[in-house]
Amino acid sequence: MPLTLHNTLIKRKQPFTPIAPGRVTMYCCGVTVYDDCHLGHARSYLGWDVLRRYLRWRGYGVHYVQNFTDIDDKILNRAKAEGTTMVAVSERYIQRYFEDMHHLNVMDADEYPRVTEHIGAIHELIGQLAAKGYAYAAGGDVYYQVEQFANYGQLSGRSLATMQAGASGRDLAATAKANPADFALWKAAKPDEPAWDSPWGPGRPGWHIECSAMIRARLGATIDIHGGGGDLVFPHHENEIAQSQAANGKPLANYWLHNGMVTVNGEKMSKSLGNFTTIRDLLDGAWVGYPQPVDPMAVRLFVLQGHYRKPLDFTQDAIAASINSWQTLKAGLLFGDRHGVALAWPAANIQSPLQAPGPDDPWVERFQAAMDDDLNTPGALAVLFELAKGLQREGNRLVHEGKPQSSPDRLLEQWQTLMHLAQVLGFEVPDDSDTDAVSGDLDDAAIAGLIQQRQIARQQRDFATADEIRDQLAAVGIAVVDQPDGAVRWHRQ
RNA sequence: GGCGACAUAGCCAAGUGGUAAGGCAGAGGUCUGCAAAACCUCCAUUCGGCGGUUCGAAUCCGCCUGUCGCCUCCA
Repeated sequence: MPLTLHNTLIKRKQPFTPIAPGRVTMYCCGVTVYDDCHLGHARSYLGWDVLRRYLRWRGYGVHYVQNFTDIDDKILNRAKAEGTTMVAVSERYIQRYFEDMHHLNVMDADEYPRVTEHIGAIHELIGQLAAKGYAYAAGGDVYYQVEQFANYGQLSGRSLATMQAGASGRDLAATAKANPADFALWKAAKPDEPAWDSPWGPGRPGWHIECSAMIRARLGATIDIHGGGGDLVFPHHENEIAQSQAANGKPLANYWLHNGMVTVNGEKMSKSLGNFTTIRDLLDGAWVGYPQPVDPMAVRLFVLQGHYRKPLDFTQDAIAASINSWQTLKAGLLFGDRHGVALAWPAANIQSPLQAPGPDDPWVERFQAAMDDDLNTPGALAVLFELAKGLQREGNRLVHEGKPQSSPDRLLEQWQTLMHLAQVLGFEVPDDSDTDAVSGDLDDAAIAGLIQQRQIARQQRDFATADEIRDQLAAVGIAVVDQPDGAVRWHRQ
């Protein structure tokens, strides 16, 4: 069964076939770096991260490019407000973007082109558009003439006629545009703002031209996949298509993918509505809805438990549920580290679990069927949870009863499968997360001594003393398990 | 107003013609001196509403209701 992806261009799912067999070129619109990323950004980049990981797992070589928009009114405003420079602001938020994404285990793109590095490519593109009659200069600005582009509106499913009918509220007189739907390719310089020389006078690029120029410069005229938030379909992606296809005479992208919005109380999370929660606030415990640090993997789970094209409502309950769910998945992922030795697994398997299961493994088949269907991560996660739950249960049996039900070999197989598939979705447990036990100064002998004392107390029916010892052990992270046959087991929590 | 999505249990969520995955939460039970932990079991005769097609529909068609997104910066 082939991988199918929903293509906004045709508004339905379509089998994925790259231009060059085995290789995928992919571009996703990055952030404008004037502030910290919020959950809406996290959702988008987590989604593209999974797409990319999945393509790689499916055997494709993926070349992934994601831009930084480092010149923009908002960056300039921020710089002005802080009394600093545009470069200082954009550099800061680029750094913070990486910090946030690394916490969420989003893989780095292969390239991160910036607008300010592509002014020459932008000039070249605008020049070509002007030469072909798609662009005109007016008062130091250069505009794209949408009427010249026959397919304008194809991606977003709208026509110029209906757009003009709807654009009644705006002040059209104040612009030099020939048609209200025309958009700026180049904006004339304003006083005190960074500007670059150009054949049309000093100024800076318009909003959409950057992506067209950078895609062509880094990936070529036509790419396989172009991704972005659903709110970018119009006008941003529509305009990218108009620019690139007019200049190159070739399709810009064969597959257009768009993720759904993150909502808060049913409303889109956005800067302008002020209802956003930044990634770092959530991770740092600074979100009022859940005033404790949230494990980044729980955030990843929160995002991937919903399908990428549907709206994702951000609520306290949903985050809390994801935090709990992550505990289950985590227990499954840690199974080998916790119990591999007790099960006498070969040390090499415990240390390098990522050996690929066979393609006919039923777990893998189910996982792949879900993911092949337009990246159905909720369906794929069901497979991971069944594996994780089973392992968690067997781990508990081992701790509480001394042995599991399944054979060590079978458990090893399941653990390897879980580790393998989890990594395709980007779920990982940091190495040090299971070693922070707080068992204080007590060594095993001391613990055994205390448990012996408690047993004596219990036999004498001195339950006050027995409970006191149990509490004492619990305080340093030792759980005592009384067993039906009278024996006592203990373990570090 | 135009264009486009979505509506499944307390919450999140899959399922696109064959009789409701998975997770969280919850309930009961076993065990125990009591706990805790663990284990076992249960938890949508029903998929926003009303019609239609079909042997059969959450799944297809029509209408209605509700919610959201885009049309302005936006992941």
